[in-house]
Amino acid sequence: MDQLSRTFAALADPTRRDLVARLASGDASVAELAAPYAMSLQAVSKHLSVLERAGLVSKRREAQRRPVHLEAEVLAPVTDWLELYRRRAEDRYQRLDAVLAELAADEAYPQTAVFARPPRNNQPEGTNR
Amino acid sequence: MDQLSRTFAALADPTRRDLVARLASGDASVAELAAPYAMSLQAVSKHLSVLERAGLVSKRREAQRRPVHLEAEVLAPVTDWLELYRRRAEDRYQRLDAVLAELAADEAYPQTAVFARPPRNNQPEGTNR
DNA sequence: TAGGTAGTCAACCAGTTGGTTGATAACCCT
DNA sequence: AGGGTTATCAACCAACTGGTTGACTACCTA
Repeated sequence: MDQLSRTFAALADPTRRDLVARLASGDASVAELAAPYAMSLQAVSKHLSVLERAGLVSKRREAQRRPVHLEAEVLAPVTDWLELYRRRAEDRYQRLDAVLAELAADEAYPQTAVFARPPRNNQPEGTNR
Repeated sequence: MDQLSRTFAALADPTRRDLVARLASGDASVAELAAPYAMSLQAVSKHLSVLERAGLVSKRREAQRRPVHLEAEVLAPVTDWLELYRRRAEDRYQRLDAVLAELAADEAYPQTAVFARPPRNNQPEGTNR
C-alpha cells in the first residue's frame, strides 16, 4: 500500500482521529490515551500501530512508558492532494460557466459538447492493495 | 459510519483517488472511467458506489449512460479537519520551543514537565463501525 | 422486433480490519 | 529477589473489502 493510502486509511476511523486530535495538544502514553475509551488497552495499542505505520505518530521509550508523539508534517501531502483536486474541479466549474455563457450567446446546443472529452489513459499510482 | 470516516475511507484506495483525479477535469461515463484499468467494469462500478456513498460523486441518467460527476465541495470538511490538527500541533511545537528556551534560561530539568498533562475525557464521535 | 451497448445486482472468495482474551517482556520500586 | 505497571505479542473471531463471474435490466438503433 502506498503512503497516501495508508494515511487516508489510518484517518478513516473515529477512534484514530480522536487519538490524533488529542495528540495534537501534546504527547501521551498508551495508557493515558486508552483511558477514555470503552475498549481494551490492546485495541488502542493496535490503533496506534496503524497510525505509526502510516507515519502519523512515533513512540519514544521512557522506562516502561512509550510516549506517543504526533508527526503532523505527514498531514501536508494529504492536504495537498485534496486541495489540488478541489481546486481543479472548482476551476473547471467556472470555466464551464464561461463556456455555457458563450454558447448561449452564440446559438448553442446543450451541455453534450462539454461532456465529450478525449479518452484519457492514465493508470492509478498502483492498482493493487 | 460517520461522514468523515466514509470520505477518508473512500480516498484510501489508489484506484478511487485516480477516479476522483480524472473526474476533476470533467464528468465521464462508467465505461469511459473503467477503460484504463485492468479490472472488470463491475469492479469500477463498485468503486464508484463507494465514492457515491461518501457523497464525493453523483450520477445522473442520460439514456443508458450514467455520467458521473465529482462533488468537490465535500472535500472541504476533510481539508478543514486536517488543517485544524496540523496547525494545532504546529502551534504547540512553537510554544514548546518557547517553553524549552525559558526553562534553559532558568535552570531546567528536561522535557518531562511538558509531558504531564491533565487526563482528558472526551469520547470519539462514535466508536463503533 | 431483434441485437448490441451500458450498467447494476447477486453470489462467491480470499485477505484485511477491529475487536477480544491470555501470556509474556521490560522496567521500577520495595 | 519479588510484585506491580506498562506495553506488546499471539491466537482467535466476526464483519468488511476488493475483486471475480454470471444473470439481468434498460435503452438505442437497424
